[in-house]
Amino acid sequence: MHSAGGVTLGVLVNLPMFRQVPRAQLAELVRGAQVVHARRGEPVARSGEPPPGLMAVGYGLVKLSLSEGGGKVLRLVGAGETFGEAMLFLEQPLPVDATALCDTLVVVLPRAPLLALLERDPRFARALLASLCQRLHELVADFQSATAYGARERLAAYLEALVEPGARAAELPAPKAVVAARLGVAKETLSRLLRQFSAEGLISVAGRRITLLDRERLAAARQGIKPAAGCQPA
Amino acid sequence: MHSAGGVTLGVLVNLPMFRQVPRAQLAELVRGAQVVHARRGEPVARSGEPPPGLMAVGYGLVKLSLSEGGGKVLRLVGAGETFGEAMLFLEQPLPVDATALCDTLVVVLPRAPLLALLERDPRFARALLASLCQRLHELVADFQSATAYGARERLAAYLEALVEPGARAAELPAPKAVVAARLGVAKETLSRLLRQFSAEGLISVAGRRITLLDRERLAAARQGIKPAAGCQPA
DNA sequence: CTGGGCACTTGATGTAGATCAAGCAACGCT
DNA sequence: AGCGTTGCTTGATCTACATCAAGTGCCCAG
Repeated sequence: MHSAGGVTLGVLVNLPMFRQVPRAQLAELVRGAQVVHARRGEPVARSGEPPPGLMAVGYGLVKLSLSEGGGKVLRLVGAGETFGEAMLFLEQPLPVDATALCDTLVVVLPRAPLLALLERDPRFARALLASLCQRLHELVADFQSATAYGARERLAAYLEALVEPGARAAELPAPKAVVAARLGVAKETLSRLLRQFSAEGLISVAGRRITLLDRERLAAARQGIKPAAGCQPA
Repeated sequence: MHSAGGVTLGVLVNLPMFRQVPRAQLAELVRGAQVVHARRGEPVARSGEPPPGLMAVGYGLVKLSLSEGGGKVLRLVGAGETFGEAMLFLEQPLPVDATALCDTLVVVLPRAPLLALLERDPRFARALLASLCQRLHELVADFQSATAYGARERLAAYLEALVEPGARAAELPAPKAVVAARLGVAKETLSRLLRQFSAEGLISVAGRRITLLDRERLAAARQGIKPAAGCQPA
């Protein structure tokens, strides 16, 4: 019941990317797949190495961070998500480090069978394309926040997105230091900003649990007019 | 000889993306294509609008910049290059402004026929995938420079990449203010840095013409140890 | 219970680079 | 010629954030 293959298949069928792929083809992929287990803090893949393939997270949480660049976190990859798509087509070494933030299971799908599937199934191709575009778009958005807004605005936006609309509270997905790196600020700065938001009555903080007290004003803080680089008045 | 269709076809056949696509299919694309001409400073596509399709630059130069975010330039797209690939699969409005930096001709390929081609030709799918990956990788690299290094290092890297290995000099592709935005610094900062490099004998500047005087030391400047955010000594 | 590591906070200080403010040169216009 | 624009430079100032340096509370191992 719990053969390694069974686990792998279980992970794959939950990926939107493979939704439309016939079972038989999936079985083919499973054959070549590799299951990797990493404990908290252990590397899943290291920047500079040759890319192992497409990675799908079964459970746990993986941090994708720039090795240089002060460990800036590009993305946190949770269960049911994938990373490393870009590496299927680029010969270059990985540009990021992938580290497990807690006990994590990752399925590694090598290139060859995926490329073959790509030839055969245009729907898979479309799904992959869509996924890549999504990634690209997110990165551009990140770039936007990073350059257009200050730390305060970025945090406000992050918190607003973090707690589901309709909910009042949510947990940070990772230790504050990691969240700080995700936001592109020093952990001290994050600490101070959270405190500030608390003091202003926008949120309340208890450990990793954040409760929104005033969504209205938080949204306002997200907007905060911050004249950034080259802000030429049109 | 110079029908609009002929021009379009001429542009398309030069794109690596369509290299492997049979002539008949290309003709199909040409039918739906639209040719857009923009003078210097005119917008080719504006952020927030619905994406018009895949854009291919016939001649000229297009600036892709973040509308908010102080006009940070993400990419300069020259003749024979494309942009807007991501918009084929995302329903969202454009995240960037596209502006002509000089007299520019752009071919706009609407979504529908491209998606159809995608179904039919897996090689085109691969080419598109590869192009997207390339973009993604470039963005990550940009992110890296932006967070890991200071303005000085970024400029040094830019200049090194600008002049072909083997050549001694090159022209900036755009006015200095635009280059500054590309590097993510204020134009004043760029000016000062160029002056500084000149003073140090690394380069010489004459208008837009840059001559490398000492590649060795320029490479050193690119490395410049710059302890950035969260630079935890391993 | 005790000591040593996290994860986080808090304060003081430093700095890269943005912003503000002139000013200059070259290049079309009319 | 006269004049506005555009592109670039240079200097003075300001500030958001990083960095450095101590703490504090807490959990786990001995």
